Amino acid sequence: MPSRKNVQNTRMSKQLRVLHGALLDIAAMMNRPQRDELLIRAAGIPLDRALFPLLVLIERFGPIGVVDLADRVGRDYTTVSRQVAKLESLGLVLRQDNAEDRRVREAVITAKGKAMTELVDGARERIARGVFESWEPHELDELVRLMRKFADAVSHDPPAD
Amino acid sequence: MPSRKNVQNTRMSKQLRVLHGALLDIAAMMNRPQRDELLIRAAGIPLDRALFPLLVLIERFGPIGVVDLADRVGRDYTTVSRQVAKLESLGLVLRQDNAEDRRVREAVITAKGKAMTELVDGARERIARGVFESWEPHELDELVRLMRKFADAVSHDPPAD
DNA sequence: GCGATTATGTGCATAATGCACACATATCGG
DNA sequence: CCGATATGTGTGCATTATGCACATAATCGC
Repeated sequence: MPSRKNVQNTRMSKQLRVLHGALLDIAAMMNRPQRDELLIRAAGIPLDRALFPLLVLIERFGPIGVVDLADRVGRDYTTVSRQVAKLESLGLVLRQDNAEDRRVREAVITAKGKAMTELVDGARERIARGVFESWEPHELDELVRLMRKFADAVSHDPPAD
Repeated sequence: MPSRKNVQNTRMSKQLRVLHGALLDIAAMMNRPQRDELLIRAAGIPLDRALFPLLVLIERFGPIGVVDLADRVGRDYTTVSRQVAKLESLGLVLRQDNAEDRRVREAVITAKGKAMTELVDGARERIARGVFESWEPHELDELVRLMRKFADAVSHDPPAD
């Protein structure tokens, strides 16, 4: 007779695997070039590769320093520093000093950069609306609440191992 | 007096933005090299860059062809074809023909490859457990259900524009 | 105050990438 | 059935992205 705790662990393992699969599916949706992103590319602005995800993050979380950005994308910070410099040269972000730590060079989105992220945000929002408009309103409320709760928890973990 | 529909649209826009932020935070957690992934790297197997995310996807969704994989990671399929060839040369995946379509070369994980993904799966599971063990059980049930529902919906969309 | 740590940036060699092209197979439509 | 078209995979090539080694400056903690 398996102990109660083992049964619960097995059940949670299954749930985590399902959740992981869902996260991968949603990530795939976000990795696909949206139609408007294709327009950006066709306009000759080389943002499709490493630069665009950074621009999205700067819009969402800026002003943000190089090390924080690098941590988010899982890249070496020197790489990210170079990419932010490129974004600046394209006029899509500005870099400013941080008042509290004179070493930090924070990236903040420009109006031009935001116009770009809004193209893709708009496309993604249309997809999401198409999904959620057929949901019960409390279902979306609950998904948003629980996802924010999960994200808050994993964003503040210092693994104490 | 704003129409009822506009109010609802504004409310959903806010919710989608919160959900997007949560997804980005969770993606950041998944992008961070986990300790066990660091061990893999230290073992001299060059999997940290483009190869490891592919290995994870092959374990989860394999057998899977090059075009499907490329679609998921948002990369050119020729790039992914080369990377899968590398994973095969490392003994982490096998490539096999597809019975239904003789053009397709499906990648499937090997025991060696799976041992690697399990290192990182284990580390991520520990993080997730640390979060969810303090949640009410029905909250995790609901999160898993709603995320799977969302992922199912976005995975089957043909944008009919 | 001072050594250790942290944030950013540069040089360099290597790895990843997408485009052009090719071949083989599958599908479509007359 | 068969030619035209579409799709899946792979190779060559030039360009771009990347991490490591190293450097400078700022901050932290004893």
